Amino acid sequence: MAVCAALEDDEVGALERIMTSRRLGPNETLVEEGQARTRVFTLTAGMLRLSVALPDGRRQITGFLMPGDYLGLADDEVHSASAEAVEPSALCAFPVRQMEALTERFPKLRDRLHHFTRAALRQAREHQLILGRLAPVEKLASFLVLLSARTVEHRLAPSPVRLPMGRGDIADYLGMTVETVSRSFTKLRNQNLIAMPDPHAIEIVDARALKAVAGLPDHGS
Amino acid sequence: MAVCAALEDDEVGALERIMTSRRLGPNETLVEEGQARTRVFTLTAGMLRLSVALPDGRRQITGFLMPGDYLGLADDEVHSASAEAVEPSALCAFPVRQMEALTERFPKLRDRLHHFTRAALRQAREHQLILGRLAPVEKLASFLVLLSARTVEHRLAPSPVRLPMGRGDIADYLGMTVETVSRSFTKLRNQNLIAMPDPHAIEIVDARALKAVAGLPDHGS
DNA sequence: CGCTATTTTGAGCGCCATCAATTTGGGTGG
DNA sequence: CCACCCAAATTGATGGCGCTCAAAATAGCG
Repeated sequence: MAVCAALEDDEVGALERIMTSRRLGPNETLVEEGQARTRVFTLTAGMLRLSVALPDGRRQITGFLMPGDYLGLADDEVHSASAEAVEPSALCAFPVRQMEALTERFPKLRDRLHHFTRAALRQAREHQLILGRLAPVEKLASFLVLLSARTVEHRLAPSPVRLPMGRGDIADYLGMTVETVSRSFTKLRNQNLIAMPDPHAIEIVDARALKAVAGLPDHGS
Repeated sequence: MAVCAALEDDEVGALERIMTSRRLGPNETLVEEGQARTRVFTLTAGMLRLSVALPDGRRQITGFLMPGDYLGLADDEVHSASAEAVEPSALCAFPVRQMEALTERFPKLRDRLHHFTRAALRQAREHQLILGRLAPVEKLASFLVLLSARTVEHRLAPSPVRLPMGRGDIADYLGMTVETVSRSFTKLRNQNLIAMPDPHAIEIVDARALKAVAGLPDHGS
């Protein structure tokens, strides 16, 4: 039972029965903003980006999903964000109808969903702080610190931190331009806070100093 | 039963029994970031601001609460944001312990809470877009449009839109400075999109044009 | 009616977005 | 395996916009 993570005890069987799996290639779209929400998903491998867009094409990435994360926590009838694969990904799909039925039978399942929704809301609020009040280098430092923290939470190889997403994605996540993202990377590297074997791998050289630059209050540990 | 809004049918009685009420003066603090979460609240009158702060004093306001809104949707054990009164306010308080007990007995109550949490998450994501990708005038226009929409949702007098919060609060909500907020107000006024009888009352003169400036995709109506 | 806090307006500068060029990397076919 | 090609990332130069500092005007309040 490694294929679909984040499930537990008795409801596993019931879930397995209604579950289908899905694979996505790089940059493939899973759901589009505004589409009817017919299924919910759990990511089992890879990484997704959630984004909302303006009519003129500007885009804000609201979050990245890592294995074990749920998709569609925020939504009722329609998807409020688009979801695309950053890299080759795999996920489990559950029809919302049947999911709701299971949710009735297994209160624990519902509790867990609610719990994840609250966690997502807290994460979104922290992101608001980053977007609204941090300077570019601070934003990037926060991003690396938080991503690194999530990497260990998800029991993935901690160092170097993998950055599957491109600079454009990071820019749209942090509310800046690609050029500024790149320049901020260079600054952190020149201060020897990080090392960059290649653009998609970051070694955190001085974690304490990086957190200091990030300026975020550390939530635990 | 007008004192505590947003409640329904059979659980009203049970809720009333565990409920206590509380009043706040302007700028009075209700909960502080990091405090243990012992009670949940519903706002019945006035307005609250939710905020998170950086060690160096910078502040991001994550949202404003209007009558009928819940406080503490995002939190488990501790409050992840501070809550202060913008203007004189009144609210109902429920001990979390007893609230959880009621939540067991009345699934509908739990559903409604979960529903509000999802709505808050969607709102936070829209706020992320505003913070990350809009220019100052666009931010302010969005703010006015959304506030106006919420004012009618909450069945309050629609025009002029009341702005109980000061310019500093708006700045910390939109991720800009007081000066830029003020200049943006002036720009909107000079283009005759709004009128400002006084700093805390805005008349939307040209709603369509204001929405165009806001640049947000309209979610319905 | 005078005081203080808030808001608005003003001047100047620094930083980030923009535009542009260069370098690097990844992927494909020879 | 290497050469080539295109996309992605970095670096460079410039200008505009929003932040900072400062002053004036307005509002709110006793």
